[in-house]
Amino acid sequence: MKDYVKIFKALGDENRLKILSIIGRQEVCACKLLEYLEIGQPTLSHHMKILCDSGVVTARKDGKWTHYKINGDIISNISDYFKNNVFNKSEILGCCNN
Amino acid sequence: MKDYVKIFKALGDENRLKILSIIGRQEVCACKLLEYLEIGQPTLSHHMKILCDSGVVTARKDGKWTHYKINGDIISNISDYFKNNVFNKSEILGCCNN
DNA sequence: TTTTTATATTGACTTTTATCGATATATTTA
DNA sequence: TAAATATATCGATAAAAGTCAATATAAAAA
Repeated sequence: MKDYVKIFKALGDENRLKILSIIGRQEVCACKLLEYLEIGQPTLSHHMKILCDSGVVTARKDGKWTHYKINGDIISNISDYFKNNVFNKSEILGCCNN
Repeated sequence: MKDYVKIFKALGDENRLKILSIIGRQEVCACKLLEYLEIGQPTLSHHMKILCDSGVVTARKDGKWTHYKINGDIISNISDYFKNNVFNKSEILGCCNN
């Protein structure tokens, strides 16, 4: 579960959702992302670290550049998490007043 | 997009994911949730507010009780968000070194 | 080899968030 | 009506997270 806390935390930030929408299906380097965002370079680096550490994004170093792309399985992983850990129970808890 | 920042923030907390896994497909009151969690009553109330405000959970008052249930559309909403705002672009950004 | 470029790290600061004790509100029970 | 119960709100505190300027690292270009 803690992996998913990490994933949702990574997704729960306006700049990081913006970053994902810029990357889309492509592989994009940090300097390109910087052009589209209104944050400084260290801040972007910080956000990319969080996205990578959570597994939402993967990084590939190429010379002095780092290229990022979105983990394509992320949505189905989230969907599976809910299927397996939230919506899988048949247990009845009983009501409060009994 | 800000709605989804809110949703992901709401999901990005260990206690709140625990709450969702307790609720599952049922409708559960706060006092029942309290039995399964190691947090105080005001803290639970705070978490339920965040889950409700984000739309992840809905509340129904019934006398002195409040019953909560999970918004069943939440996963497909997230999935749609990614389809429409992340993976929908055909634009090519060009590489950094050009 | 010096300079430039791309990215990462550090340290400081500020804002946000999680938590709790105390208290308020509202409903039910005695 | 008084006491008990369920939940919400308030105020304080501590921890976490976002941001930036300065600096470090490492690769490419001059």
